[in-house]
Amino acid sequence: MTAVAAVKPETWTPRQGEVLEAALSLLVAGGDKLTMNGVARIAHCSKETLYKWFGDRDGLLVATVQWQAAKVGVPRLDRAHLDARALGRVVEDFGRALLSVLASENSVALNRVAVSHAGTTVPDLGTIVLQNGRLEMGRRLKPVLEAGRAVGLLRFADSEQAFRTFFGLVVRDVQIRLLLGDRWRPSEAEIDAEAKAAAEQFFALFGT
Amino acid sequence: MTAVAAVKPETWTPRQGEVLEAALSLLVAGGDKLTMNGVARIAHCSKETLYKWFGDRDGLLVATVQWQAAKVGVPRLDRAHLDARALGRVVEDFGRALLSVLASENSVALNRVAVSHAGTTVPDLGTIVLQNGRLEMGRRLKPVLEAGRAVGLLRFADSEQAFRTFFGLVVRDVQIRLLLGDRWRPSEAEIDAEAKAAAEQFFALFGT
DNA sequence: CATTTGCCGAACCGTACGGTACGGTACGCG
DNA sequence: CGCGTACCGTACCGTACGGTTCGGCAAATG
Repeated sequence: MTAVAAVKPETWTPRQGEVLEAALSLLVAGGDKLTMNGVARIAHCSKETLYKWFGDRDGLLVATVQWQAAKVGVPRLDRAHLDARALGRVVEDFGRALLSVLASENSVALNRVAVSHAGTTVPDLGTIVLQNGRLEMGRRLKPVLEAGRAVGLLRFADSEQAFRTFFGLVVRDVQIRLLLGDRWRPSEAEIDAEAKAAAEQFFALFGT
Repeated sequence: MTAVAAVKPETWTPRQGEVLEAALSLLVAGGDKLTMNGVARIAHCSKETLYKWFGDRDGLLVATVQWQAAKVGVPRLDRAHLDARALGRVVEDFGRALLSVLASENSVALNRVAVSHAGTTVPDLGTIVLQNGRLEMGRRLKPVLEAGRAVGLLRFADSEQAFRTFFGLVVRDVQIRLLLGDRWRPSEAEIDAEAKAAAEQFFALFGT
């Protein structure tokens, strides 16, 4: 197993948070808009301060990505009494939260810059996003699936494979289309419907 | 419906093909490696020629993307006698081909640059890749699914939704992980197994 | 008050890269 | 042969941006 890049807590002051928020807004406005001059301008700080705080442009990028990653709340997974109804709710809620995050502007912008970065040298951001995104999701849901299996509500051989299938059922083509700039965003209602359908299909495949 | 960006046939001479191949190799080597100087150097041509043929850097990028897109062969879909066995084979083969393409180095590099491009102004490459990738796949498979429904082998309300679910079952997290630079590539055997599993699950959900 | 610290704003530097210009060569054609 | 065309190789230009430096200011510190 590759050494899990420990996600630095890296706590920032409120003022630094403002700067990171400014960087994030530039990232959302357009990946190529995030220049040191640009951030300094809209954050009303000097470039010297940026370099003092974040080292270099990559450092600022990494900090921005972690700043946003720290904001996404992963759904609370209550492992108390697991009956079929409770498990269904948890899985469905999880899918809904996942879809909501992936379809958000911030997430799309973040994943865009991470994908771009992964295509170059310095394979940094891709790993970070992968750890805080897809892999973290797996770490959260898999215990629930295994608990469901333990009480006989689910049947599968490998929880990793089961989770990957659930991921596919939920995300389908949404993320790649958004990353490629398809002008289309799922509405709240659509996200809800898709999460419901995905949960239903998941139980059709793995339920007992 | 958005005007379907007509994919220009845009036929190139063999020499121009060599240049595009060189550009493609640079793209695979690293998205930021594709510079006009770089292409001119390894393609043994002058920058003046590049600008004459392709206009500017974006033109070269677009031509390279279309050049690669034109090379991916979509699986032949034989709509003759549709019994359950034949339909199963077609769907499974389609999934296998889709996974193979998405996991290939060229496709990953191409989607990376398209995603990067989609994050900027000039939303060009993203649209092209979307049209030749995800959307073209749907256009190919949906008639088959509908034929399967017509003869009573499949049951679904909307072929677009059915295809999107199939897409999710096949691709799962493979594409996003590769785009984010996860060091992991599915082997031939894994692709085969995943395609088989996806087809099986698809029929479990939509078969009669 | 003097000094240090932290930050702002702006000027500045070096470089990489997109784009252009120019000299040189090979080849087809009247 | 003379001319045009197409191309190569290279030098060159302009600019944008990452990164550094510096003067100034305000607040904390002693």
